[in-house]
Amino acid sequence: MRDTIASDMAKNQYHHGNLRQALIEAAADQVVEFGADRLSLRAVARRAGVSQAAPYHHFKDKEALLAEVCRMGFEDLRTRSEASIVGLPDAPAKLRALGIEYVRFARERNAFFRVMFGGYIKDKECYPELKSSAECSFELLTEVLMQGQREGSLDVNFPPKDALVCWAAVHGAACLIVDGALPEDKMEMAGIDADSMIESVVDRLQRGLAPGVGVLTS
Amino acid sequence: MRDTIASDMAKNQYHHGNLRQALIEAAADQVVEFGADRLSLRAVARRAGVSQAAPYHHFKDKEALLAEVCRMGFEDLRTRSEASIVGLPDAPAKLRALGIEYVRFARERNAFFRVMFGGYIKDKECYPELKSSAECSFELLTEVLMQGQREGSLDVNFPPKDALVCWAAVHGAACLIVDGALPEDKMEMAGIDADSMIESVVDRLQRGLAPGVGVLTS
DNA sequence: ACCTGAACACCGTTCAAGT
DNA sequence: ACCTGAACACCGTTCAAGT
Repeated sequence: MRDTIASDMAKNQYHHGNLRQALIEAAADQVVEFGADRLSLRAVARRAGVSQAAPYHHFKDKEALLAEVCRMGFEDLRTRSEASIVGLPDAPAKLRALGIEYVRFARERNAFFRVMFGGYIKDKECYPELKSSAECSFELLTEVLMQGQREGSLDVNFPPKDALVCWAAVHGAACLIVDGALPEDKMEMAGIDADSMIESVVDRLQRGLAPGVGVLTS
Repeated sequence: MRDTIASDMAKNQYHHGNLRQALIEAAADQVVEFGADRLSLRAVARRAGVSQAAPYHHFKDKEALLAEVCRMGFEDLRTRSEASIVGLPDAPAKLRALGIEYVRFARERNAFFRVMFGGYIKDKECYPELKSSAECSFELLTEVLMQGQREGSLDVNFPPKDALVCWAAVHGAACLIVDGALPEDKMEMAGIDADSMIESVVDRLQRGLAPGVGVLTS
């Protein structure tokens, strides 16, 4: 009951109570539409129907607002990651699914991915909620590796370290694809597209983590 | 002789002949000092001792100037990459050296690495010289994989595709490290630092590319 | 050919003043 | 407590005008 009343109030008055959330959503819209590099706090305020100074009553500065958009991205990634592995039989299958899903996320939610990893947040320590959101996906990956260790389906020495290796491989593929850093003309000539690239990355990663191979000492 | 005269002229008159190069160097200094995200074209012009409008006689816009800084970075990367593999005996050793050097470059020349891969250049097709500089390092990597294929020291199916896999793994590690995306507190607890991380990435990569393992079909 | 000064349309951020 | 208007110190870019 009181929730309903509060909601009704919120609907009618942007300027009382829910402006903080309205600003975050306006910023997210702006980021999707124009990119984080063109995000303007004044434009966000305009979109929310308040003065240019209003956001400063809810966020320390532009970066603090962007940190919230960033957090939305990490929560979306965690949700997608969890959904991608339900029902899969073993750790190698889950590892593959997480890798494919990570790149899919980067490509589909391009703008968010850039906010999350584009260096817009200088010191994540300043935003504890962001930090814990960001760590969820990494913990999920670590758990999958631990499962592989138990099952004997993956050669895992030290789960946190091997999780970093997996993350790096897949993150690199995602970055190169979304930044347009790949030599597209050559790839086209060679018959390689982004999908076949990420398949190869995941294949090699599984191979590098497959049990039953001696340690190399090159 | 005429070269000497031209050089002397250039030294005495910023505003005739070499302003273009002076602006590129001023921009590079600015990027190293404050970061590409804070680069201001007006500040670059001030540093070069010319008016705010002067750069527009040499560069279409801010992005075109940044593209030249970017190119400097790719050329430095190529030089370092080539130097890192001279005298090494086989392809696996070269692959390792290239990987370690890539991350070293990203960390030492942090500011340049960000310009190169931070999405500052929207369409690299607009800057052909940049594009060919950027492809040199990738071609070097492809050649190493071809050598491994000939030697039988690496299991390479298709060099361009496997080169993308290697690049992705190492690039991901570099990005995560320089963006400060790693959960540093947890890493410290687990006794993992950036150096041991990149070692693991390269080890797993070599393992994924080692000959004599059956194909997984998970 | 190359450079400047002034102008336009923006920014992020602060702060006294309002309700 | 929350918001505003005005101000400050910046931007990128354009363009007529100068040499």
